[in-house]
Amino acid sequence: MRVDDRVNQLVRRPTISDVASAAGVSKTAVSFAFNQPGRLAPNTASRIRSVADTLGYRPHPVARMLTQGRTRSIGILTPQALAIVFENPYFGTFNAGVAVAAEAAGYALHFISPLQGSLARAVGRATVDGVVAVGLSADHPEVEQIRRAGLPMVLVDSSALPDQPSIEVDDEGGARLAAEHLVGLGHRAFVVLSIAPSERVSGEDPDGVPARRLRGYRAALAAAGIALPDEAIVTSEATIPGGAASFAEAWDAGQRPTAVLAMSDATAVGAMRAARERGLSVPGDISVVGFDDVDLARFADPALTTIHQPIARKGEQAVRLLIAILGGDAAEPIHETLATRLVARASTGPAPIDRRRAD
Amino acid sequence: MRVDDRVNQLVRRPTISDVASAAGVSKTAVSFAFNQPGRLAPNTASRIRSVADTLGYRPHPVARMLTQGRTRSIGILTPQALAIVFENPYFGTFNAGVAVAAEAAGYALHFISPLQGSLARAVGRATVDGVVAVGLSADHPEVEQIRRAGLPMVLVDSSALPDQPSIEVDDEGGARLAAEHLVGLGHRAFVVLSIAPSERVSGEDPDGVPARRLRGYRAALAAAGIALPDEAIVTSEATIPGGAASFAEAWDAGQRPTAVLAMSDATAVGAMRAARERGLSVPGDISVVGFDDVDLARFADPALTTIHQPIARKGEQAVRLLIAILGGDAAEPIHETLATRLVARASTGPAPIDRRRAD
DNA sequence: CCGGTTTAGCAAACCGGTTTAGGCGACGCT
DNA sequence: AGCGTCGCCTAAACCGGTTTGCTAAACCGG
Repeated sequence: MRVDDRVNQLVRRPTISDVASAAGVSKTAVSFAFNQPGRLAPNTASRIRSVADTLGYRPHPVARMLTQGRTRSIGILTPQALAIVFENPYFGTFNAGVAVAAEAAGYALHFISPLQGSLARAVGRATVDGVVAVGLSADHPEVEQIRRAGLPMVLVDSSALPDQPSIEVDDEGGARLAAEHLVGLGHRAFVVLSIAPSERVSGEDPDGVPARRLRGYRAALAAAGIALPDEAIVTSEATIPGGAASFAEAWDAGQRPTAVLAMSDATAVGAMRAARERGLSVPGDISVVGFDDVDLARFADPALTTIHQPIARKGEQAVRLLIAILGGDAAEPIHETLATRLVARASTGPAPIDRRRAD
Repeated sequence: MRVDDRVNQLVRRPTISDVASAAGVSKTAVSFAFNQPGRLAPNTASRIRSVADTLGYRPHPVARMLTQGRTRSIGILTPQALAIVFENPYFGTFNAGVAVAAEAAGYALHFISPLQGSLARAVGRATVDGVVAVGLSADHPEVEQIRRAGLPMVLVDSSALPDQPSIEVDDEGGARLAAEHLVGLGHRAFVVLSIAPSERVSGEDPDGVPARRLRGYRAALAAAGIALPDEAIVTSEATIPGGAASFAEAWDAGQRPTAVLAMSDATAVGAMRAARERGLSVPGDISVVGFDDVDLARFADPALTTIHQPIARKGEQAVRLLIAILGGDAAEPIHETLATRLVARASTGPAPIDRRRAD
């Protein structure tokens, strides 16, 4: 008997009923003491509080969620494994923006990623009031699942759906700026380093981020009368080694660009490294433009010319929009597109004169 | 009437009772259909399932948590704001390790950080089965709060408590290696760049990570008969600008070290930058050793000699230990200390001969 | 001393599931 | 025919809170 008591005392956390009976009041009174102290006589309230305190009582958050019908936390949904997300500086900055907005509004953060291979299962388990989905293409069935579950969702870096709120960045315009910058420096021979997540097969999503950036490159080049043959487009995952491999592949296949358009800063840095290994100087022989403007771009050597996008602000805005929707504001689906801009640093310069002949 | 119905249909998600009555069975049957289909006749089970499907029914995760008494998610607790955590590459790698172990065990991830300034409140709200606390010193009252709440917890990078499971790294040993490396290269004049989180005042925690590293430095220097005066220890936050400022402070105060012992890679890189700005060459005039071995160290120019610690593995181990505890294994509090090692790269070299005289 | 208004606190319903303890009819066996 | 067993399903209790009436006592003015 006594042993059981002790075990229970150690193992079971006190419930509201325990506090109620210990204080000689009803559960209601205890609840009031915490949530609407005004409805109790002042000394009753404080007595209940002190009893609760000595018992070590904390209202059970799950029970609370159930009755209140909300969790006060929001989910970040990514199709990649979380390990990849956390290691990636781009997501680091994005998540920082998310965190700022969430903390300001008093929401906790919950990460939803494929659980045992199934995003669907993970979504089903998630106790969140709403979701910010990152990098989800329209063909992901989860989008439909979440909508049917009635979970408010804001899409980011995804193929936009007309009736789904989203925060985007002007990828196409940014890409155009990058290409125009190089064209303006006299470059005529290009290689494009495209990116694709390693896990997904459908790199063909016509509305995905890579497709939009490619359209921008193409538009600027076409305007200058420059052709971009298929073999000048090489795809890898968005990492430094990936970029190095892509550049190597193009170069070793005999292509002789004077400029590289990279869809991410990481691939750009990888390309610079591979170029240097082949005895080329950046920007003397080859100019490189990245995309995103993560920290890496500033610290690279030479500092990387790149397209800046407001990564953290994108996260912030997405959360703000989501919270507005949760609050019942924002009746219409809202789409917002943030601007991009060129940041010229040291990795781009004039096209070498007679580069081809000197070869 | 009809309007109300429609509104409900849109707004209210179907509950288990809705499914039950639609399928003409009891709630129990519906529950069984999802959780223990074997207890139902095969065609009953599939009929219920299809009814549930057309209704768009998903078991409510919060209700489930309440009855099952567990959330299947674990919390990462940090005293810093999440924005800082996510931007920091160290945490990025750590979290990646955490994510690997959590995903493997089918646990979701929940981040707990001061909510409206109060870590206590955030902990109270958190629906998690257990917590991995990072960089919490013993004087944080939250440690006690969590223990009283009966929430299993594993401490990481914290001042170890004897009865609390923890995963540590051999900070002192690593620091000793760093100092011995420099001593072995002939250095006799040192500056130590210590680190302290900007928010916390109590940089005095005698068991905190900085204190442990300082002990290691001191031990190695003392063994070589080298004094480390107080003014040779400068503190900043663990960022590149912080390190640059620290080095500048020491140098401009007239100190003329030939070697810098930095407690983080970021401060080390900052110091290298500040040194170069003063016309010093690294490692020609000044050698620099960092700590942690984050990606930055490899990519810095010159590549940074540093103390490697298994950051991601620390996260993985912490989660594994936590999950073992949740599973009822691991009766005794467990402490684990992972090894550190020196990674010699290009930022360290022999002490300059007659450096002082040439000045 | 009475009727009306506060005030303080309670019982019970509810949130949306899971789980225990049976109930009921069909079947097999003797 | 009687009885035990099994297969299939259900009623009701439960998880730990919040919230909605409602009641009984205290208070108040006339």
